[in-house]
Amino acid sequence: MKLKKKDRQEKLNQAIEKTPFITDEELAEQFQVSIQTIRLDRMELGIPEVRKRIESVAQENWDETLKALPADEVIGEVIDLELDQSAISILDIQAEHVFSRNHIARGHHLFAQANSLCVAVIDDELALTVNASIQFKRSVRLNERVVAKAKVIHTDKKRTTVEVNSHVEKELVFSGTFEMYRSTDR
Amino acid sequence: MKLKKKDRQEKLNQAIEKTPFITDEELAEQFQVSIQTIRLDRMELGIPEVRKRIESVAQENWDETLKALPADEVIGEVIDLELDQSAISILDIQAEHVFSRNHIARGHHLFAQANSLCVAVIDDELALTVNASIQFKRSVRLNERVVAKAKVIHTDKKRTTVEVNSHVEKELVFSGTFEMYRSTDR
DNA sequence: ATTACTATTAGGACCTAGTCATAATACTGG
DNA sequence: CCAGTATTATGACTAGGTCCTAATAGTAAT
Repeated sequence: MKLKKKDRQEKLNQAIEKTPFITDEELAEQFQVSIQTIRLDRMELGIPEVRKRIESVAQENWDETLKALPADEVIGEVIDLELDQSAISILDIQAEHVFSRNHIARGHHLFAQANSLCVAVIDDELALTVNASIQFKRSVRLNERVVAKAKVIHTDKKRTTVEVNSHVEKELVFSGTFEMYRSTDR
Repeated sequence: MKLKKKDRQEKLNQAIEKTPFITDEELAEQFQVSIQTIRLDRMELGIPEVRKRIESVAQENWDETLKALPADEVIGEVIDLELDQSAISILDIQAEHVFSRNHIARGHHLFAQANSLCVAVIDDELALTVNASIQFKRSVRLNERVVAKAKVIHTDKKRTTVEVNSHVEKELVFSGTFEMYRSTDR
């Protein structure tokens, strides 16, 4: 038996969510109704036409690309930066950062946030990490917001030492000391 | 003076590369030629129409979304694994791993390779990194192949210590000691 | 200047995947 | 059976094209 309107609209929503590239014609075929019915459904559900849908998927990607290209950037979002002194970044833990088994953030993301913040805080074309000593104080879970604070604690001709402490709310979750190499002398 | 055909086509290519969402009409306006000229140019350069361009940007994004999901895996490719003893993985350094300025691999990728190998080598549902002490011995460059070898050096009830040394050819590039926490006792 | 060739522009028919509006038909519950 | 909802049909119009033909403009060589 054919689906009732409500059921069909629900499935329609899911189908488009799963495959935004599908045309009304294909949907009509799939649900065994006329194209016009599909269009009425889309109207009622406020779903735009296939080209608009494709465009927004593309647009998302494009924003990502622009974000990723200066991959020279920091992992997370820098919210404060004083060159050669201190810096703060935030990283929202999302699905791609966690183990699916237990929803705990994978350590290297916290490391990446801290390490890239060290690179950013140094006023130099080329700053590389030489040594690091780090502690994971407690595990970070999905949807938590990690605030990393980097502080330059020592600098000599070629090397800079940076301390990073990352918190979720008031709780320390990660701490590390990074010894960075600078290409140019101070 | 107006651009010659060749110059125009070159600029056209760049413009579309930069903004794939632009229509022929807008391009015609931008280059002060007719729409037909733009279309001839696209034909000659083999550039598809705006909708196709948008679709391929969207398609890329869609593939990426699917790719990002199996994040539970090890960073790099495991080529040898003896549970609770040792493991080896290789990571080919590609464009997305390096700073675009100097083509040197970003530290957190080497860390991620080593750290995830530590997680993999431990025969446990849930292994988390507690502490790590690491050294970047020399910088790794684009297209180099990093071989990471992990070796369990100590185990007690709750903790396992793993040593990782990563080489490019015969040269040590990274080394670290990871203290891992296991959820289940041995 | 005339010819030869390339480059540009114009026009019309057709395409896809729609929107929007109107109207006819089908189904379903009271 | 009738009312109200759901579905389908139809036609006019849109954007952003393709494909083909044809006219016009610009340039370089004889």
